[in-house]
Amino acid sequence: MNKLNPRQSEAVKYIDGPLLVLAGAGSGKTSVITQKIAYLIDQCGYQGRQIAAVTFTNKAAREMKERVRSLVDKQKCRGLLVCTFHTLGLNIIRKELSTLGFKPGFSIFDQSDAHALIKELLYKDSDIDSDHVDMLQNMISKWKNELISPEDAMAQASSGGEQQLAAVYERYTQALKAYNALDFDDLILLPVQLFRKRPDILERWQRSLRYLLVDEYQDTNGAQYELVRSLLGDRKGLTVVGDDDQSIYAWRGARPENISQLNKDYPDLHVVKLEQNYRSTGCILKAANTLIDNNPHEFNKRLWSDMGFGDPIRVIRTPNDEAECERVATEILDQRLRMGCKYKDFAILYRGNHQSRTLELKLQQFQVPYTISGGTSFFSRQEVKDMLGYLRLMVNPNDDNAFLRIINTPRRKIGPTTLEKLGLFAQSEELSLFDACNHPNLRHVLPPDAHTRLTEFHDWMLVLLEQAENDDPIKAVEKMVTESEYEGWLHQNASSPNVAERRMQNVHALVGQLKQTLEWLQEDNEDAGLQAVINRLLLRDMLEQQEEEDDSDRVQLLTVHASKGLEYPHVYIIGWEEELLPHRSSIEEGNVEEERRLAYVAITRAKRTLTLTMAAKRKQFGDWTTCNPSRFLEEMPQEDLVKIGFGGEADKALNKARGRETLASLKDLLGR
DNA sequence: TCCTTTCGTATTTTT
DNA sequence: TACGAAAGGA
Repeated sequence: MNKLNPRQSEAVKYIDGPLLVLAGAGSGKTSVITQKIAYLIDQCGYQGRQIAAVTFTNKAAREMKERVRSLVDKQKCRGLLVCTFHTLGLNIIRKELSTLGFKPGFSIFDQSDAHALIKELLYKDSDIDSDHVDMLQNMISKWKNELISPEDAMAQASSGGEQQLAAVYERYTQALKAYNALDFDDLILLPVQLFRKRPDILERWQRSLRYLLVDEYQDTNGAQYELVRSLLGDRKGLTVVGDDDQSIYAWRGARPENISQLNKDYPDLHVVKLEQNYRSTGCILKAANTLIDNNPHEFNKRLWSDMGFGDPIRVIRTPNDEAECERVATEILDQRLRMGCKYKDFAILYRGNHQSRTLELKLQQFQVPYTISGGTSFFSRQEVKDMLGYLRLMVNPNDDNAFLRIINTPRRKIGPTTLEKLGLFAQSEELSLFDACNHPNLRHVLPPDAHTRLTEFHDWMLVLLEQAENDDPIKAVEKMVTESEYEGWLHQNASSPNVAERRMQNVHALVGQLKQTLEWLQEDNEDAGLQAVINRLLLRDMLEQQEEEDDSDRVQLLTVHASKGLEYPHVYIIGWEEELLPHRSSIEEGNVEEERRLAYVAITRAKRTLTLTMAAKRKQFGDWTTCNPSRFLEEMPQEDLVKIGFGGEADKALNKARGRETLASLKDLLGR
């Protein structure tokens, strides 16, 4: 506690009412949350089980849990909930399952599952163009995030087209229910709906949770806001931490105005600002402050640090995008030697994923080791999805989606015709596809060999299912992997043995994760059935992929969005151009403010040096386009920018210096 | 069932 | 331009 500055400790000790902590970038907000949990337990007589701290990412939750553990006696932590919004929702749903009308084994659909489902719904009776799946999926998600039911959506629809969209939403909801499945948004939505309908249940939860802490509050959406509000009731036990300047997910339904909404909802709200930054040099903070001042603000914040002013910010312009990436690569090589630091001290940030391609090319060319985060995640890999399909079916035989995914993977000679007949039969008998396989009348609608294949599959799965429930679930999973002969199928199908090898490793990694998570949950004395573990995995709650065995001294490549919450000694941000950093579509939508926040987040990742680059020309969709410098460059303090490649003073000085250098080396040569 | 060709589309993606 | 998805052909 004595390590905290006065503002921080005020935030920790204030418990007389709802508290909003406006925590600027790098101001030690995680410390505040973890210390506050410790304070509540050690000094205020709260029990661990009465406190919930909610974050957005599993990573943040894990880090927080870790730090609380180092602060508070293990016994006292018991029942302490430090988790993501979605895990909190899942916990509530699990305990109120029967009231919600779900059967015990339910599945969680991820985005691609939901996507496939919507696509199918459109395909079946498509008045709507099927390439609008993405748009519709977005829409459904937004509806759910704003607590708009299918009926509401229907009522709000002002045109025939909108009515059709609402109708799909309706059918999507029904389909999920039929599969006994939930999507990510449901994990928040259903608890909220339940609490609205059943005050008695809400009261029970309110009694058990007495203090709530919410991280990254600017990223909450309508449903999450409502969940927090209803859990809190009219009590005082709330601390939220957020930074309106770091709201960069509005396009995904986040409502940064939830921060100012707090003032209205809780008149006795107390506000604490954390403005001391422990990360960056004064120069970097000045630039960040000046830039973000161009946005309107409800709460004014001014970051400062006592780490010295530091180096000026360099802005480099190159003739084209290739040269830009090349320059970054060589700059890093140079800077690394001159400053004697490691590759991993560098990060290169960019607005769009596509920008990483040229970058990778150049880094390879100059032999700069790098890692790129983002791209296809572990969970979107085919083999992982397949395995999760099996696992989902093991805990929820009603999950038709999972059934369809894996019924013919590996090949079991069960094709579309068979499945169609099975589907019709299942529909008429009101059974899941899996249960339909076992129905005595099924053989009347199918040719004998198709029928045998289905029953064989069904019986095999049933054995596994029972073993998972009554015996050792891990053993059942391992048995499933070997008996499905998935590995053989991978080798048969893969373009090269290496690919198959790698995929199989992912399968083993998944099973390993399963094991680990199971042990973890058992340690924490939580419900440790296969179902619980798989749900965790479906919520992406697993340890990072093993940290690349080699010490991984590599330059980090990532999008600005992905960089939020991270920090690096030396940061390069590429593509400071109009239409790219304020992105074109954002300009068109008139939402430059969020882009400015994006730039703000990017800048505040840097601890010591910051380099911004842009290209004068860029090869785009086949032909060259001329690029103008980003307006954000002009919005920063010009006196702290060293502009290179703009034909200005700095260039002349540089040329002069370069001239002197060549002259000196010439003399040196001649002298010899 | 797999491979080829063609077509359309290019912002960000915590769970 | 370059990639992924979808459709068409062997």
